[in-house]
Amino acid sequence: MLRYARRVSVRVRFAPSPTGFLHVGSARAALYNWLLARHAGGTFVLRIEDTDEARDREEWVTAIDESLRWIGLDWDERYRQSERVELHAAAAEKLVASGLTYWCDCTREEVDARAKERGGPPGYDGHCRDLGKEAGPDVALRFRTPDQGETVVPDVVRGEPSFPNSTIEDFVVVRSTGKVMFVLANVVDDIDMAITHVIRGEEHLPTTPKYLLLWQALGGGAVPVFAHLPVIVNEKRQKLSKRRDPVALELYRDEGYLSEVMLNYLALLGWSPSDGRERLTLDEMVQEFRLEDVGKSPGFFDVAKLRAFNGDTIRALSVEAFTERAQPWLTGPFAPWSADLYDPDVFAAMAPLVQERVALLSEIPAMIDFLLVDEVTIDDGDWEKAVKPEGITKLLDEVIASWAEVPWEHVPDEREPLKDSLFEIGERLGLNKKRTQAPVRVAVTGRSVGPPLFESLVVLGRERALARLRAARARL
RNA sequence: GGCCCCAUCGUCUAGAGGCCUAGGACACCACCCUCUCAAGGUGGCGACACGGGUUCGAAUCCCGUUGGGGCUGCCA
Repeated sequence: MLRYARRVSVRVRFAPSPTGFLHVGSARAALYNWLLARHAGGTFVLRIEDTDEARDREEWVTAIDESLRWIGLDWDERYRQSERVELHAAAAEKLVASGLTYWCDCTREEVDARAKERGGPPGYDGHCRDLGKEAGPDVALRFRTPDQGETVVPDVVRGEPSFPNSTIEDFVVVRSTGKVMFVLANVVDDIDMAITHVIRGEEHLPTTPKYLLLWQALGGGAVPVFAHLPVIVNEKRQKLSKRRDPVALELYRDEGYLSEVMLNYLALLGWSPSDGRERLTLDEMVQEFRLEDVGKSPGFFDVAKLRAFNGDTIRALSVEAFTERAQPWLTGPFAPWSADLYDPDVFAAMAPLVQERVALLSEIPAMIDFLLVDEVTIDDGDWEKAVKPEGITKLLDEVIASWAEVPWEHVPDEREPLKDSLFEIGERLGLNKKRTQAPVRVAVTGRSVGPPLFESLVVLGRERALARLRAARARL
C-alpha cells in the first residue's frame, strides 16, 4: 500500500537541524523541495532534526519556522525527529538482529593511531569486526559495509555517481550512549514517511552510499530519487559558511529585501527555466520547475544582483503596496525615529519619489528623515564641498530673501516658482545648476544626495525651510 | 592522502552536433536625459580552461591534463 502511494504521489522533505538561523543554502534546498511538491501536487514535509542536544536550541526551531513563513514556504506535515527516537531504536535493533552490524569499543584515538601506524588513509579499519564484542557502556554499533562491489547513487542532477564499497568504512549507526546516528535516523524517517525524492545539498553526496546501504538493510523497498544541489559559494568560491559569510535569511529580511525577490533569486541559483528568463513569480516557478533542469556547478551568492532585483521589484510595486511594505521602516521596529515624529502624510507625499530611489527598504528612512525631524544634522563633508565655489554666501542671502516671498509650490513643468527663482539667482552669480542647488540641498536636507529638492521643500514648508537656510547661512 | 563532484563573459546563466562571427541578466565603462541621487534610453567591454580523439561538422560526445570545490565525527 505504501509502495503504491509512493508511485502516485511525490513526497519530499526539508530536514533542517535547529542549530542556527535558516541559512540561504538551506532555504534554497527548502525551496526546491517545495517547488517540486507544489509542481507535482505532492506533499512537502518539514522535519526538524533536533537530536543533537549539545547544539540544538528551541529558539532556532522558532526561527526556522519564521524564516520559512517569511518566504512563504508552507508545509503540509511537520515532525520533530526527537519525537521519533523509539522508531529509530527499533530500526537499530532490527539491524543487530540481521547480523549486519557489530559492536565496537575503539576510541577515536585508537582508530587514529592505527591509521597513522599503517600509513594508510585515515578512518576506521574494521578492527572489531570479528571480535564478537557485546553491547555495553562505551560500546558503539557499527554497520558492516560490503568489501566488494560498488554503491550507485541514482541522482537526477548528477547522473549515477558510484562509490567502491571498499572505500566505505564500517560506520557507526548507534553511539555508545545509545543514541542513533544521523544517517540511520534519516533513513528510518524517510522510509517511514514514504519520501520519494531527497533533495539536499551536495555536501551530503559522499554519505549517500551509507544511506543506501542502510535503506537496503532495512528493506525500505524502492529507493528515493536523489537530487544533490550544487553548493552556494562566496567570492572566494568556498561553500557559504555560517562563520564567515552573511548567510542568515533573516539578515536579508531585516535589510529590506523583499521575500519574493529572495525566493526568485534563490531559485535561480542552480536552476533556470528552459527559456532562461530570470524574473519569475512564485506561480511561474511552480509551473516551470523541473528537477532535471537543476544545474551541476556551484553558484556564487551575488548580493549585487540580488539588490538589483530588489530595486526592480520595489519600483514595480504600486505606491500603496510600497507604503505597506515600508511600514517596518516607518512605524515598526526598524524606524530610526520615535513614533510621534512620524507623519504618514509626509511619506505619502514623498513615496513615489522615494520608491524610485531605493533598492532596499532599509534605505527609506534616510530618504525622508529630514522631513520628520525638527533640526537636520548637516553632513560636514557634504557641506564643505557644496559651499566651496565663490558666491555661496550671496546665493544663500538672496535665496532666503526670494523664498520669503515666492509662492511655495512646485508643479513640474507647470508652476515652478521655487526652482525658477533659485536658478535665476544662481545664473546671475555665475553658478551652474549643479552648484546652485548643492548648498541649498545640504542646508535643507543635511546631505548632498536625496529626493528631488523642490518637491521636498513643498513638503517641508516655508517656515522650516527658511529656518534651515538661515542656520546654514550662519555657518559660513 | 583517499573518495566524490564541478568546469560558457568578472558573476548567474541560455545553449541538449550544424540555427553560435555564442544570446540574456547583474556588474563595469561611455554617451544622452537631468536640480543631487536614482530611474530611463543608446552604445561598449567581455566567455566556450587546456590537450587529444570521434565526426563532413563539436561549446555541445569520449579520454586525459589542469584548475576549483565537497566529504573524510560515537554532529546533523
